[in-house]
Amino acid sequence: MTQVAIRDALSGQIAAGETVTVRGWVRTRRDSKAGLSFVNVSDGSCFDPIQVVAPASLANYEDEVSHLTAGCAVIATGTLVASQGKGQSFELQADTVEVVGWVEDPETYPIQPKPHTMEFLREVAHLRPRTNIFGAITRVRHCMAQAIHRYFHENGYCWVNTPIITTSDAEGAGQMFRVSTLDLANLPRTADGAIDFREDFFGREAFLTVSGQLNVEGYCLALSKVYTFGPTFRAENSNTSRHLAEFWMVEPEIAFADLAATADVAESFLKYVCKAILDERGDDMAFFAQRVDKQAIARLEAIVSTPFERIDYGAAVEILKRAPKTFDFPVEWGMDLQTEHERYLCEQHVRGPVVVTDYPEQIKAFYMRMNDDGRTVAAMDVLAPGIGEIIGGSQREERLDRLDARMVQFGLDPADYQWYRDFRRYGTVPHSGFGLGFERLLVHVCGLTNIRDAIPYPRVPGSAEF
RNA sequence: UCCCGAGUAGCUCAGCCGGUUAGAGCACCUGACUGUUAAUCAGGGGGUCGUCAGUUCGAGUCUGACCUCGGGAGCCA
Repeated sequence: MTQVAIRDALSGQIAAGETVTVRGWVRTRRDSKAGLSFVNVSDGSCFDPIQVVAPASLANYEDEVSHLTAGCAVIATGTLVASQGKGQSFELQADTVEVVGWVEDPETYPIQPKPHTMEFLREVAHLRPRTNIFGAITRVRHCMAQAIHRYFHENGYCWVNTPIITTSDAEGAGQMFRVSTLDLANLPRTADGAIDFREDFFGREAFLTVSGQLNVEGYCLALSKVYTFGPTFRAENSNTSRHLAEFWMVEPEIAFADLAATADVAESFLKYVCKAILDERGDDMAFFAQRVDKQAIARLEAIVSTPFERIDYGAAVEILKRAPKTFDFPVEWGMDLQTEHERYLCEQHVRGPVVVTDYPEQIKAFYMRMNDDGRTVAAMDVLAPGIGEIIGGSQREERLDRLDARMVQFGLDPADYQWYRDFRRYGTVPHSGFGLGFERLLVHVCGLTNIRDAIPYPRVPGSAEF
């Protein structure tokens, strides 16, 4: 008797006739008067459950097997055989079915063998991994994460774990969560009545990170090719289907690389990850294409096979101005591109992925490198059909005087960024990188509509349950 | 945060112009059915109509406030 993953039992890796044990949770049970029950059991190792054929001759058939309902935990041992029925290649002819855990009240068990709305499943986020769709999302999410690490590892990048807690309070990427051990009911005060953060845990104000980029630049300027992949926190009060207060971000940073080189990395990176999902999670993607979004697979294939076009912001504005389409927001040089503009560019004009580069300096962050024209910075966005912006990146300003000027222009005090400025004082080199919202990519890979379904336990304003 | 919309059985929903005992499908329970595929068929149990207040002879239905959820906007990844 061998304990096996259902994935292996169904894939043909195990010879028919072998005696095997599977362990998992009941999805459905169908009884036949022929004297047997069909119990579909899932262990999450693949999309499909295995059909356990339980004969009425089992000792516990009357008392237990015939009362199994969705969610019951079972261990089934028997012979793996080619299925007599349609719908599956192999099935398990059970010799024993041990019930490990019953469902207390089948009628009120939230995960029923029927379609549920995503809204309802969010209310039972601790149980939703037991559904087909969240099993699939979870496996694709894992596949994506592994592919990301593999891509960088194979290309000579070092994974750098930048801090979750930061004391840079003005990275310009949004509102931050405070980290403090002060007694809120009894705050220490300075002479002028302000809160005395010298009494706080770190001896100064501290927050949760909104980006690892500034920190990772230091490692980039020593290890040449690095990336971060970890949780990120934004305290913005945004209540949308595209925002989380806690999400995961991927941020590669490359030394001696200009913007064009980073755009090439972004393209090969996305192609690699999307191809890995197609190769490794065909079962789950087939489900998304069938039940969630018909375009799910075609969209991934398009990213893998279509070369990304590159245009600069100025050209994009000209294209949009001449577009035979009226936009809600009129296009003018100097303004940020709206979602409708981005979608037109990649879906109507290019009809494929496009990298837009060199944006007006006033709409981009302080650390982006000023171009020679003095009015644009070396920034890029990767836009994909049906997805919109999936990557934002830039070449970093490596010249100290220019960087200081940008900080002042953005109302930041260079004195607060001494360690960041050091990178430009000691052996500065051109370098660049980009950021990818992990859940946003996952939403679009799976064809989901709400980012709260792309992370196991979503944290959003007013809600951090489970 | 702003603008819309929605809260009725475990889930998804119907419930007309305010009027008798609030319905359906699925799920669950019982039974039937010779290998089923979200099986099928018959029967059964299951409700503080989001909360609070108000209008009315009478409120699931009308009004107000609040709560929760969803869609859109802003901000962004």
